[in-house]
Amino acid sequence: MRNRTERLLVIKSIISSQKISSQEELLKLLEAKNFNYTQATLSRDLKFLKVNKIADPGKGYIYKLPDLPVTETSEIAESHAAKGFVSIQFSNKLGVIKTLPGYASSIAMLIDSANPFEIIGTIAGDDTILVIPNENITEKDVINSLVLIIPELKNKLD
Amino acid sequence: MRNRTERLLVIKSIISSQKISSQEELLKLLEAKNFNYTQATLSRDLKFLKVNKIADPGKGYIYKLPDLPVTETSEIAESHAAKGFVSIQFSNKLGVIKTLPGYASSIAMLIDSANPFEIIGTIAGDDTILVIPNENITEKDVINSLVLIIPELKNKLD
DNA sequence: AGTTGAAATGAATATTTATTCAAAATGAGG
DNA sequence: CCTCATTTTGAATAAATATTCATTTCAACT
Repeated sequence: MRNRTERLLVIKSIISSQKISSQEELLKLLEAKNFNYTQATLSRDLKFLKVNKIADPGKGYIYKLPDLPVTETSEIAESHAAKGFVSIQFSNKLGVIKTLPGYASSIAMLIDSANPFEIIGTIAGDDTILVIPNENITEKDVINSLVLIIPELKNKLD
Repeated sequence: MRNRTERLLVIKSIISSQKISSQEELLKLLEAKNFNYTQATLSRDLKFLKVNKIADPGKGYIYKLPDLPVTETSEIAESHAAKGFVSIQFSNKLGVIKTLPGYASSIAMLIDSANPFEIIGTIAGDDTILVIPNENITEKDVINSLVLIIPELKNKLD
């Protein structure tokens, strides 16, 4: 029985890594990890995360994380972002991303458009982005979320 | 009371043009257009179309057509496709797209990756794509479907 | 610590959606 | 125009999910 934020993160990770076809099923997996909640709560969590159920050949229906918005998520935008990304540091719960000159606003836009719940918003200058994480979100969570948005960052970040 | 294929097309068009939040609601709209079916059938249709329900600020939940796969749907790929597209003609239920030299296979891949139910598959040469429509799909349906995949085609096609 | 307002949660329930099972409809050969 | 096989459908029901309403938890102030 831990807290909501942690639970949301675990739900995201479970859904992205395996095929889940009902809330009951997910509930049991959460129990296995010592999250004891009810279906009602799970229903609200999935709504919050904008998770959706979709037909799947084989499993009938499975849950799926929301797709990143198509417009700004092209491979081009991503590799542009990956190229311009220099580093990220944290201080006082805030993240500071350094980019190559001129890259900050496009990278920030990419992050904003993905709208991960881990990040409330960003503010970009020319080569610096301030990342404002949600409450109770750790540095690790922020980084995981960024890697989801810009997969190519994986190399630069571990 | 008309046929399944027609019904599927209407469902797609309704869902893409307005916010629907339950099958009952959609059922009524279909009735208004003289499609008299039951919720059971609708449930199967939505599964077939891979339509999914997702949280929506305001309406609670709404139905949503599946997103086009992200990888090949970048603006770049689309405008590349739009640029290379020359024309489409139909003969014996088959569509033949003419493209600029070399464009056929990338355009065909874009269509295949969107996987619209209106089109069973494509075969591409260098500057020609054979488009094999599903049964009972009209030329108009194929074209609508192509425009959904490559919005910029709208100009070239009407 | 005590108070207050907001957020999170569970139990029960309402609502919605999927499936089962039998019946029609459709289509391909004879 | 008859089979026979397949597909589509509806009615009823099962299963899954969302919401209501009351309660608890939590954080921010006294």
